Amino acid sequence: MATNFETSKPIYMQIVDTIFQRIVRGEIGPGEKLASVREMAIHSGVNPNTIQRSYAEMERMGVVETKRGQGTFVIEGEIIVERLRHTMQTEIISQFVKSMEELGISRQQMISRLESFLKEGEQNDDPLK
Amino acid sequence: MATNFETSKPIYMQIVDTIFQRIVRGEIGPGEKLASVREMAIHSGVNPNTIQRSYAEMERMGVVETKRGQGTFVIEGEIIVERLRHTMQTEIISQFVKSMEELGISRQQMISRLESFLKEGEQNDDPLK
Amino acid sequence: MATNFETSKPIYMQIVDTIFQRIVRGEIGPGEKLASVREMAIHSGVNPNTIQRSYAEMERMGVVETKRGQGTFVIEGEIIVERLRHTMQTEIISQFVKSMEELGISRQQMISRLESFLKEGEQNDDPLK
Amino acid sequence: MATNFETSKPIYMQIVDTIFQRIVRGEIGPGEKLASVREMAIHSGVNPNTIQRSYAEMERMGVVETKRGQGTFVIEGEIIVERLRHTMQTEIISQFVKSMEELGISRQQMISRLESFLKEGEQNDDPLK
DNA sequence: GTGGTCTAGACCACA
DNA sequence: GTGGTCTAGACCACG
Repeated sequence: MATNFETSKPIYMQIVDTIFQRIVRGEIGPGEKLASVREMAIHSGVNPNTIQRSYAEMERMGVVETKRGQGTFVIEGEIIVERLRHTMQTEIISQFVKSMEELGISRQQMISRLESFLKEGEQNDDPLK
Repeated sequence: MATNFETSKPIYMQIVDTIFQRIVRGEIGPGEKLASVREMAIHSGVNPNTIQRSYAEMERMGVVETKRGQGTFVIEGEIIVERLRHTMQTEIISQFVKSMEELGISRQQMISRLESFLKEGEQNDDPLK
Repeated sequence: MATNFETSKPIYMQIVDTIFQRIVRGEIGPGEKLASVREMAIHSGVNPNTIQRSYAEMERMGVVETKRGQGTFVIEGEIIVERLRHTMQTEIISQFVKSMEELGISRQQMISRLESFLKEGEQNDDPLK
Repeated sequence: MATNFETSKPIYMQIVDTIFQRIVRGEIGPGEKLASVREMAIHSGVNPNTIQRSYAEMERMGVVETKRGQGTFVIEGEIIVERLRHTMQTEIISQFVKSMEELGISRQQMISRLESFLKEGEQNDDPLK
């Protein structure tokens, strides 16, 4: 179990992010129940109020719904997963492109730099530690 | 003159970023003088304390130096520009790769998704503005 | 038969309502600053966290914006007032109509009953007290 | 300073309201028997204690009476229905007027706004879609 | 001084 | 048990 929170983003949003990632990766399917606020709080080593805030945020975004007295569930329908995936992907990519452009890097260069980075990564992938 | 700050990152760090970008893009060369704190404050529509903090941060990072009574200058030597460019580029790329991996996207897919995104963007690319 | 109980309104939403009323009535104009979280908390006899929640909610609704370190301000532009007025008015009226219908009162009757009520009120309006 | 928040309406009072509505609409006549506490509890999906409290409240208000071993009955006489209708109607109307006044809307405007609202509602009766 | 986040603990209505 | 709200008190980054 890792607790390891970045210091920049609020914890409750980091939790939202990780849950969204799990939905996009298919670890939590549409219609499935999330861990209860209290369970998640213990598991994450975080105050229940913080988890509550994450859940409320996800509900506000229309990704999750709460059934009173029963728990919090991912919205039914595969569409929600596609929507999430697309939204998060686009967010990441456009942020990347914007940042690179601000450094004066052309669009062709972005791709080659990315390819170089990925190739370097392959070499010292696992062998070391 | 118009200043459109994101709400997420601290303003003083956003200012550091934009100045670093200008250095990397060659708009400010090694040895050149930055605008004074007061000028920059007025120009950015931001509190002088905030600019002061940005300058202090850049000095702490070894990118600029303050000469008493003269102002704040980018460190001499082209090496500083290369160092900055490499540092910021690597930071951006590794952040991008990490985020995409968290979505369960393979490294091959990253490149193709990026290419698609750039192609779509070409339509409203440069002709504008 | 539907049971459908309205959840009694949380304090933080009641506070949102009263602030919206003040905006609609013109007591707080576009661009003006709201009382600080702490001031409002003391003034309302409520915990600062609750006020914070009200402010966050209003920002989420796009009625208010926060400038860091400066305070919370009503969005610029008279449009926001018109939008608020229309939204709240419609809410009140439709609630009224719904309640009257639940009593089996026809739409024509609603108007005449309202007129009677207002006429009665005129007689003992101000002279008293 | 005092800030009078509306006491959020308890469920048992909301149940009282719905029963009163049914009496006013003539669905339950004077002298008729109400559902038993247990029936009503199951039917409403509410704790029997809560229903018990609603019945006690209605008895206190002189609208129903309890006959030991027989059940709970609406008081005899058409007058009770008239009394209820008037009380609830006045409550709804004065609440409406109060809310509209809080928005700074004049009494003349209230009527015209209500009429507009009712007219709009007529259109999307059936034809529209 | 400003808003934003977090913890700890409590109570509530609902199932 | 479930989520939702609220209080009390604390710390933070920002201007």
